[in-house]
Amino acid sequence: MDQHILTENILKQIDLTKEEMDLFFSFVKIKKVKKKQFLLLEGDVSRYALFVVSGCLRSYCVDENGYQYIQQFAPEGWWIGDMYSLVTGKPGYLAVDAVFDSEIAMIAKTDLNRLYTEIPKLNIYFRVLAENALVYYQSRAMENLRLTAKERYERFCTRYPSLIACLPQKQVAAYIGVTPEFLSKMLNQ
Amino acid sequence: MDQHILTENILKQIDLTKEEMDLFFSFVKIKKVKKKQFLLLEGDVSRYALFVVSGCLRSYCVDENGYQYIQQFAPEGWWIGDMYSLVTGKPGYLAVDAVFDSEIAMIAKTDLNRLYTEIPKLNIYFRVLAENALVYYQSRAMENLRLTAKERYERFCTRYPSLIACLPQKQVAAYIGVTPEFLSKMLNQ
DNA sequence: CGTCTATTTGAATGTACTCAAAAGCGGTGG
DNA sequence: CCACCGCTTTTGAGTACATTCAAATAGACG
Repeated sequence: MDQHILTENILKQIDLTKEEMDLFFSFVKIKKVKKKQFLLLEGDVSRYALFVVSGCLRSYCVDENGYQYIQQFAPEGWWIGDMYSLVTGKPGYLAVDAVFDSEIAMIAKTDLNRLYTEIPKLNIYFRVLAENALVYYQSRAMENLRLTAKERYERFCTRYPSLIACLPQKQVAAYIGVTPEFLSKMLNQ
Repeated sequence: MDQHILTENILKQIDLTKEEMDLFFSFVKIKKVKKKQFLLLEGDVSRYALFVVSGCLRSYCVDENGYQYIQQFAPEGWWIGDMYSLVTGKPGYLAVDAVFDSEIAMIAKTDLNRLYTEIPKLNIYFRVLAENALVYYQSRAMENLRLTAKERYERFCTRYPSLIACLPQKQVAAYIGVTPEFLSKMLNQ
């Protein structure tokens, strides 16, 4: 149960005392999942925020033709979840599963709400996380309009150099929003 | 200088005492801008968060061919700015200008940072704002990949019924990411 | 009234998708 | 260890959605 990667991540933004950190971790559950195992199903209410200790998760939605659109890959050190469902308490549109065997730290939304009052500094931590994520998705929303498939592929490669090496092409296609057939053609000129 | 719309907006998320509210507003500057007047230029460092008291602002970027891509319309009651530049302190890629004559409440990033320590509850307010915005841009990033131009147009109409009535078509095109010519053809079947 | 910008329309083009089929590859069980 | 099954990748032909470029028309504003 090595939690230091999450500890580190928190301490990068805020200072917590030993007691506060212990309190926080008393609500954190560790879970190991195998490749392809689900942590959230489409249509379910999301009750947990998920932090990847090792391995990699992904969140994605599926359209009426069965095509997957991957919203996020979460390698080691990233948070992931269905923010819409987590914020609103309504059933979400995303599924979350494991890309590889992974170890996850999870914290329940209800516990987190309690922790916000006991450790107000956590508001800073999650505010900064949300702001950084916001910057990323704002630019991705624009890029998905103005860049060609090839340019989106190149950005993916520079942004996730370690992922590009070990992901099946199909999943890269689902992230940049093209069909697997088209990505294949593109890569062979 | 009617600030009650911002007061209301804040009180929807957190309780502030009269003193805290006064302190907050002591750092708020009010500014009136004419249609087309700029509040931020592409390449500048963004030093202010902007709240629209009346009227409407927009943020957008421009590609190498001169095409505009509008990231956000901010009618009355919305915050707007270049989050990337605001967070990182680096020169941004967005311009912000007024769609109509508008009245803006602005707060400097440096003042806001000071306020975070004096009124920690503000972290909750801006955390919640960032989370809600994140939910929106995450879904927009996905929609920009999986929806056709027509579907994106329809979403725009349902999301901004009041804007669709008074915006030039060209700006709607720049928001949904199509050429003005194509939007025109689409609307005339 | 004249100028500048927005909208419309048309023809030609390009980017990416659909459908279909074949080839490659990895894991699993016999 | 090999054969088979299922999934991923490749390839091709035809198609659809959206762009580019050009030119004409309409509207807004001083």
